[in-house]
Amino acid sequence: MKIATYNVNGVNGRLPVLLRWLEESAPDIVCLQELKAPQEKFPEQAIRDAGYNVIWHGQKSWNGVAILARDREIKEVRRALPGDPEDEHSRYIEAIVDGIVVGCLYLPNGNPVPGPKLEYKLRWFERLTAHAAGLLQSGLPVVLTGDYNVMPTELDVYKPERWVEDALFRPEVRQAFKNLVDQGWTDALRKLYPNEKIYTFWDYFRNAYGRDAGLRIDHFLLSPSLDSRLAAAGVDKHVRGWEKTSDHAPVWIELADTAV
DNA sequence: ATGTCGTTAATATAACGA
Repeated sequence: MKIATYNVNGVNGRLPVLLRWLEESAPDIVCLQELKAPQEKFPEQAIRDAGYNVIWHGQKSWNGVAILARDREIKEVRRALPGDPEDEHSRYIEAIVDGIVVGCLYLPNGNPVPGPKLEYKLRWFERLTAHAAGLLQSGLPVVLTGDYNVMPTELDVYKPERWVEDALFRPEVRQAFKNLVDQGWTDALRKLYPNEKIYTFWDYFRNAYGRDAGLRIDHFLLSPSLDSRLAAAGVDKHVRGWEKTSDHAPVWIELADTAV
């Protein structure tokens, strides 16, 4: 089974690119982030016509997350992280698909720093970490995937020294990611490629893609039972080179039916 | 500091967030 995550940066403006990629890569389950569309403006029919069931949590202008599944039922579990009823951002949606708990997340960016946006990011991280602990304790197979807006290590940044003060790479943010992973999650891409330069995002500025000035900020965290089924993983980097493309590339994993 | 997008206010550009 192939599971993918893709920050589309505007689901309606990106629809031709999204449909082209869905047809080309044919993932079974897809997590989308940055829909940038209100609930009623999500292109549901186009997604269904492409062969996918879908649930989504929209928001006008910003954020927004969705889970797609081909030939599989999507049983929604929740559409927000617990822990802050005041939080109006559409950044998390969770469902059970094929017996797997799929958490689709769009972690706050946190810039500029210092300031309230970094504080919100760190609070959101704490809520995610608390929720993730419960998911691990459930013993169910769980994948937590999406745009984490964190480069976990220097290997994940084209020029680390330039990013030390940025909210995507500040020490406390990297530590928050490490605290989460250290609960017992597997960073799927890094497990299969421990020493490779892997990027999932290239800024629109300064020909970043052409220079391969990228960042690895979209991640797959796997619970132990899924870790044992991890067969392959990758980034559909070429999609970042298409016309009218997102600043992120799709990332995917392949799970075997049983432990590998 | 700069650069470029998508979105939304409004119907032309400029803001905001990333």
